[in-house]
Amino acid sequence: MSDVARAAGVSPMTVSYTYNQPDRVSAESRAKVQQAAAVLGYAGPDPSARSLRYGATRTLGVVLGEHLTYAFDDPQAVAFLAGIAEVCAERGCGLLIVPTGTGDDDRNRVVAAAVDAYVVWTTTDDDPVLAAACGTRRPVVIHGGPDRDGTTLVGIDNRAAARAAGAEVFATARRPAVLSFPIDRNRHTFVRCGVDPDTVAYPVTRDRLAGYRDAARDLGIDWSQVPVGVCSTNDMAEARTVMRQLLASTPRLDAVAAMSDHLALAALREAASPLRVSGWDDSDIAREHNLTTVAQSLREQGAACATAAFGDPAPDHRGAWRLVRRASTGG
Amino acid sequence: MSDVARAAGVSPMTVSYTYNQPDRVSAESRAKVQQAAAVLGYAGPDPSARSLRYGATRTLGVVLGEHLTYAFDDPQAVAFLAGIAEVCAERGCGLLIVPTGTGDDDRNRVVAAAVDAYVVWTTTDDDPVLAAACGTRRPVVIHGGPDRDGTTLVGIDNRAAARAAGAEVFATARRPAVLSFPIDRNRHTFVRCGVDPDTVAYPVTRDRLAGYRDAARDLGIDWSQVPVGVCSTNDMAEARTVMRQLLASTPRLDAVAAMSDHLALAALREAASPLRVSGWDDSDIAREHNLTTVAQSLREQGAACATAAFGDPAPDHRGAWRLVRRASTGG
DNA sequence: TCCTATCTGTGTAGCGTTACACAATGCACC
DNA sequence: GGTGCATTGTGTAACGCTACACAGATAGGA
Repeated sequence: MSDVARAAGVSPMTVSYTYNQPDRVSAESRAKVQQAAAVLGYAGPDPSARSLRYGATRTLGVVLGEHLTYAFDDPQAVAFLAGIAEVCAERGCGLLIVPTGTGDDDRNRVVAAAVDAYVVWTTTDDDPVLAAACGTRRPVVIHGGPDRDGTTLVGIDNRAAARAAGAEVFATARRPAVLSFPIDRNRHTFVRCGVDPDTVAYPVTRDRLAGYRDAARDLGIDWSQVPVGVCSTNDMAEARTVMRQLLASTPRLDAVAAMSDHLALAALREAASPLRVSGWDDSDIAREHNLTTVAQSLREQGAACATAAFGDPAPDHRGAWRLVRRASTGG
Repeated sequence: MSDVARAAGVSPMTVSYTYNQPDRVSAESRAKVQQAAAVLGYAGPDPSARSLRYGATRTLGVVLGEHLTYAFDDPQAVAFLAGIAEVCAERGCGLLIVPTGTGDDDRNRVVAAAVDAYVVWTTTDDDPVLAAACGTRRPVVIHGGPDRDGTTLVGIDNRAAARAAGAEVFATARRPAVLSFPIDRNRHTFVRCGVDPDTVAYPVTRDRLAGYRDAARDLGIDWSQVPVGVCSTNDMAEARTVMRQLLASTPRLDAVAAMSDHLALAALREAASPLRVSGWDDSDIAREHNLTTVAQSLREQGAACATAAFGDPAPDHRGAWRLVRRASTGG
């Protein structure tokens, strides 16, 4: 910058003002500075220096969970990210995706990223990355929990929504089952009866499972007899395998509460006999295949997270879900 | 940091070394520093200051085109982004999405973003954002062109691929048509015959259109009689509308070369009589509906772009496509 | 005993920028 | 001609960090 100032025959401050408060300098000086900058190939103030001086980076950090791969393969995570991106675009702020899931370095990366605040996508209570984000003394907004001091929570009331969906799908069922997202950080795939929600590491999954259990109990169904098929990702191919295991262990399965529309469709496709099915998210898939589902907008929730991270009041999304009844639960 | 140094009774340099080269300081000093940092709530070196000093940000910038919304709604753009993210994760670098599409400010944002290099997602030749990115003197890698001095290109040979797809889908056709992505920056939706590829602003779309024209000519079809339906986004709902317009203007339409599987499926759904259809990308949709399609991996291309942006040699993707023949073209 | 090598801690200087206070100028007004 | 005000340019100081060169201490070898 000082080179430009010298070449233009003005002081560095004049150059700085030329870029930041053009009205502060005369048209003459401005022209001189612009010409000198063009000649020297100076593209404008250095971003790092500027944010050092300014004390803020005008950038929002996003942590997408243990493995970036899972996040980008999950349309819901993408929708969430889109919502964040929208808010960032409105405000002219950058959106920095912090790469995690590659090892012990994750924490350092979270600490060393040049961001003003963090939005954390659904993760486990004990995720070290989460601890690192909170430890940086930057504002942290967590989607779907867990609850921590100094962080803001955004998300729907998954337990209530799951209870409503469960009531619908289990209503006439004699052999109900659940198709679930992972319950531990290793993303084990398995089928087991009566999984205790309290042992689930992911808050969102925990709440949904608790909600399904509530619904089962409301209907007098013995939860300890309800098989839960756990999938490692929100992926149809794997879900069908898990569904086959469910069918093998529970021959006359007649209802499946699934934690996503993808999983629900996988269940339908594997089912031989008629099956009541509910999904989650009200995606295109649900509409196309007439799935009963819990409608929510991850995009709006992403936007709310971003807004909250910027320190502005965000709408409360706890009640922002709706049970959409369709043919997959009889109507 | 100097506060921590004072509290720990050491020099600032010792604190710095504690974080950056822990082996450089004695275990004793390290412990003192860590304790002082914990007490004072110091989370580690400030990222902005560090990158100012270091001269690099260890962050890759991504420009996704005019409107972020379009990008996140397009699964192919998301796959591309996922590929970039993967490479960033491997290298421990951040991935900064620069928000554009909000007005004149776009250029400033691109210039003012704290990144070491840029990857630009398919855009028009004359996109001012592209010019801004190139003007920052940072390495720029462009997906799908256009060609500019000092930038690297990554992408398949769209023209050759379109020619192959066109040869397949137009083979027995008497009334062929094309379903295209936008051809101008305003993303106008319309139907017109014999669109001249040279007038198309998006290089990828231009090449594909030219390839379809090549194929038509090879088969002795008069290009000026071939209607092209232009959709503003990669969205099925709108594509069906455009397809209806095509059918209205060309009653006995019997072949559609579409620039994506979504568009191809939209064409199939609207068609009353048998229709030869080809798509693009070999997505789940194509597999499910047995669509002939041009297979390519946007994810790999994203990874290649990121690798190239970091200054490393990236594989040549020009030939990384394959025509997948399925039932939608009779075989 | 002296010389060298290793280990650990410290000071300096500068990365590129901008907030702030101040100086110089011109102009209008009484 | 002096006063007040707006306009425009400049210097200083700091934002927080680390590469580098150096200093003191300790140990080992000749």
